[in-house]
Amino acid sequence: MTDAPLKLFNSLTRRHEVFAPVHAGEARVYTCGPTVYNYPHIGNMRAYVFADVLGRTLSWKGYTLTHVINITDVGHLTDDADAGEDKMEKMAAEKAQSIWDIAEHYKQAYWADVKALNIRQPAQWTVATDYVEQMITFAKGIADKHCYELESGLYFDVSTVADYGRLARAVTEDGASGLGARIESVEGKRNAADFAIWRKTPPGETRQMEWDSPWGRGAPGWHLECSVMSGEVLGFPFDIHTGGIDHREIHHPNEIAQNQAHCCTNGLDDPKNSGANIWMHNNFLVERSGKMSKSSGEFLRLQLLIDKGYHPLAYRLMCLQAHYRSELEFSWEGLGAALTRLKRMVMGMETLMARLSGAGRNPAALGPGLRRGDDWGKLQPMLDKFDAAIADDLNTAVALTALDDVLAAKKVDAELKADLVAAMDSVIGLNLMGLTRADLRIRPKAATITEDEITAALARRKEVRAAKDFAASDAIRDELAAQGVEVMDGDPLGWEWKLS
RNA sequence: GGCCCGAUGGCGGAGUGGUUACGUAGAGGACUGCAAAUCCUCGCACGCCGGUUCGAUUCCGGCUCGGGCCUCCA
Repeated sequence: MTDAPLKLFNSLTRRHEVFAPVHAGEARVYTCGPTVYNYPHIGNMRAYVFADVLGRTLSWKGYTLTHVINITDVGHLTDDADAGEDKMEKMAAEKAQSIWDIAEHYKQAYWADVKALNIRQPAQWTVATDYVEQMITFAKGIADKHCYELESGLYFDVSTVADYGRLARAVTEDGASGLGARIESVEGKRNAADFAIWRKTPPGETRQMEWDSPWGRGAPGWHLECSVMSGEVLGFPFDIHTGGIDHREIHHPNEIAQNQAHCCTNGLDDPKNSGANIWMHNNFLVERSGKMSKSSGEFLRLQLLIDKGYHPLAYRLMCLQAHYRSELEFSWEGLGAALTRLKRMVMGMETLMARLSGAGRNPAALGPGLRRGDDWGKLQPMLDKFDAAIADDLNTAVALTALDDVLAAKKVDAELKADLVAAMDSVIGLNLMGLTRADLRIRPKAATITEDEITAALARRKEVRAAKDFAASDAIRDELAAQGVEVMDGDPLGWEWKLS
């Protein structure tokens, strides 16, 4: 029934693997989080929707989940050659604020998006600046065998670990790693792909964020942060490491190299140990113009979608209609399609809940616990379909059709239906038990008319309609339409914002 | 230059060696004073050329086109 084995695509092996936890009954997951130097765009958020569905699926499958998402507040370099200006420092300078204020502001903005998208809170948010001591300890542990010091900092020698870059599949014809081939080489680097473990503050400069270390005053390298935080909180090896597909090429190979060095140095594990058994990567949200980019200045924020009148969960649904490993094309038309679908789903659920209340049942008492009854025979195939889909590398697109099947099922006990929808939604996360269609009616920022004015206009229209003065009635309706309000007489909701 | 993906109806997007999900848009019907909303019904697609096969959208090869990565990036 809900016993389809959970298969996940492992980027490391490029195959589907049946999930086998390191610790029986548990699932430990680490997700590469944002660098909080700017607002997240909706493409960024796709990664967390994906990680959220993964976590919800592990819970659905009965595993006790420990999910960690990191917040990188140290910042990274802004340009090539490992020697540029720090992103966070740069933004602080532009906004004339303390770098710590910047980090806090954008962290809160990110968390607001997380909440709006109904992404569950992880067991822990790890903040990079809280782990600098541990990073230094980690670096000390691998420094002798795997690192070397240059003017600009401590570097990791990628030739000291086995199979460097295997995650990226970037080996060139002559057998060498193709990674880093285009990096403008830092003087003294042994391999093109060598990367900074510790970045020294250039002589004569002072950064707002810097710490003392055996390699001078400076800041930890980005890759180091994730190795340390994941290992520190979840322990090596843990089950699943997730991130955007871009990380598959550089960040995660480097993390793996550090993890191997760390585990080997401490004699804890095999040199092949990657830190995590399964590495999963979500593909990008793209626009016709290509990948969403922050550097181009203007980018799509979740708040922009809301300002235009789209409920944020419509974006979540849009993401879930596609597979996480496929590129997803963003368009306003597509978002509108998702919003319409969400409205219909919510309405179906609202109708169902109303029926339960009418029968003297308490909808609030309904949980994910499934019941059995005479109608179960009709619903069970839908549950089977749902479970098989979600267990098949998180095929949310097909799982959603099973959810739709349940909502559309005829002549089936309402309570049973509601329970099943709730159970499925515990994975899908559209908050179908709580949302109403009125919640989805978000006032576009550009709207000039107020809700009170709409109410007044509708009341006037009701009067003239009662008097069968349809000319006056239609005039009011046209006026409202001109202001983006669509009147719906035969619908309990009454009216809706018409999104262009 | 190197590495790697993708090409499915108007749009988005699953999946499959043989009847091509689903959503949305569109068409028809019910309902409505007329609409809208809702409900019912219905069209509409597997880039090109070869190969394997009884049979390919699905497997293999080539081609064309598009995209990503090799620099921070979800």
